[in-house]
Amino acid sequence: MTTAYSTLALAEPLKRAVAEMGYENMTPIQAQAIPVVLAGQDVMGAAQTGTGKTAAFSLPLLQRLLKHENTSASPARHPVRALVLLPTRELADQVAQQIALYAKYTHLRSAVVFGGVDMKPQTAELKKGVEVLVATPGRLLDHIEAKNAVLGQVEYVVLDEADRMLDIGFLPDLQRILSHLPKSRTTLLFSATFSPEIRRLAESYLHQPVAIEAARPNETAATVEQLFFSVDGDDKRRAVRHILKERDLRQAFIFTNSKLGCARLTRALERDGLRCAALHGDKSQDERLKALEAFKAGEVDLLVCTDVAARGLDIKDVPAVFNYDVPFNAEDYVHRIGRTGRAGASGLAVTLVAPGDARLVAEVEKLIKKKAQVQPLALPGGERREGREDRGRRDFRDRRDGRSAGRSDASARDSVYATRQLPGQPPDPFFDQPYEPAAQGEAAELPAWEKAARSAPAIARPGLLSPNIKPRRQVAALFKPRAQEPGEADAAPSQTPDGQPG
DNA sequence: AAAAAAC
Repeated sequence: MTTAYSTLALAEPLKRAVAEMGYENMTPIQAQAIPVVLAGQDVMGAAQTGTGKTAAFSLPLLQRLLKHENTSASPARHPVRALVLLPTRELADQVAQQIALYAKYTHLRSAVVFGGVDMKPQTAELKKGVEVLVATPGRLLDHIEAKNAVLGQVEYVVLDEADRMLDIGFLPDLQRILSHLPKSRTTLLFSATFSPEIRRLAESYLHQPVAIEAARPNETAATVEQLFFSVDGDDKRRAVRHILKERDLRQAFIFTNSKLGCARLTRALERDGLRCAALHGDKSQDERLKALEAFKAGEVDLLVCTDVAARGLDIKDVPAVFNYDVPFNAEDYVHRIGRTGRAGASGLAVTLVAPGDARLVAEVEKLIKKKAQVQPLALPGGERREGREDRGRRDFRDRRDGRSAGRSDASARDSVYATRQLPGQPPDPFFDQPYEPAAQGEAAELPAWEKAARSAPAIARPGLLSPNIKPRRQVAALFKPRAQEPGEADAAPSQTPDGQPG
């Protein structure tokens, strides 16, 4: 397969823009998708951002817009002919900037609309007329209702991060938008992950799609080292600091499962003296933008964020991603760790597994078809003297838990460390079950996702509608301690935290 | 168990 851009039948202005950006050879997703889109076919593509996905659809799309004049009689001189939809504002901004660069030497206009910012400038852009419109769903609907955007002549729709666009939260908005578009159109759909349900739903929006798999769906990059540490909830922050130091990490994304958790962790890490910024959906758009810019500029080292930042954000050289919380959706694990190890670079993904998280880890394993080696993490300073801040925190916990504050006997924390450091604990039958991956039996001949797609019942939300619960014994077996290595005596495998319920 | 996307 030829992979040089020069072999493509692209118009001169597009070739010029590509050359100017220093691109010579196509990435796998580009080599596969560009000819298909040029031929006007629908596409269902499995790919992450950072693999050149945006160029893979925008270059051929711009080419088609250049070569095939819109012949329908329209009063608008610049009707919207291509619509690109994304699930977050930052992503819309990022993709729009890229498309603007590719279209730089053409007469085609592009614009981006998303919420959280003033509508007026967007309205002005739309009134001038744009051929390519990049948008998030909510704000686009606003513009449709205000008659700022007329979508009756859209020829191409791109659903990027399609798994999210088609999930239960977005689907109604998406359906409303699609109802404003012509039935005959080309639809391109991309995502790094596809559940069988989303896959089926996606196919219902496509006409004889060509499947493009530059990467296996739901697969994590081979260049990302994935580590799982079992850590007590109270130790998570120290664990992050420890790993940052031990691995000499310059920068990292730190994902939390909630906005509140994100805000709190940010403040706590700042108190620890680390430079960080928070990015979550309760921040103003201005703050979100500033957080991202500060991280890109290296003014902060840690971007503490919710899953708003999980998908598609293309930031160069992020050396590590921490899952401070194990994500609720296994798909989000794949997206989150896709922020590191991009474009062939090496990356590190660290997931902190708290006592109650075994089932979530099992879901991740099933999706990525890899076994998580959950290891205990030996934190230094278990016997260190309690500082003033620790004392304050312990007092707080004591009050919260109904103990009288200020007691100075060996705290629950210290006894946890003591438990860890006792070698030769008797084996715990509960934790010593051999682990067997759930999907192993059917993984052999067909790719598991394909098999699952064929056999799964046509139910939108299996988690809600079917019992999807594994025997506790099997899941907990993930915590089987790793074999102790020589010289590791003080990092003995963690057993249950000393009678803590979990 | 939550997040995201419009005011």
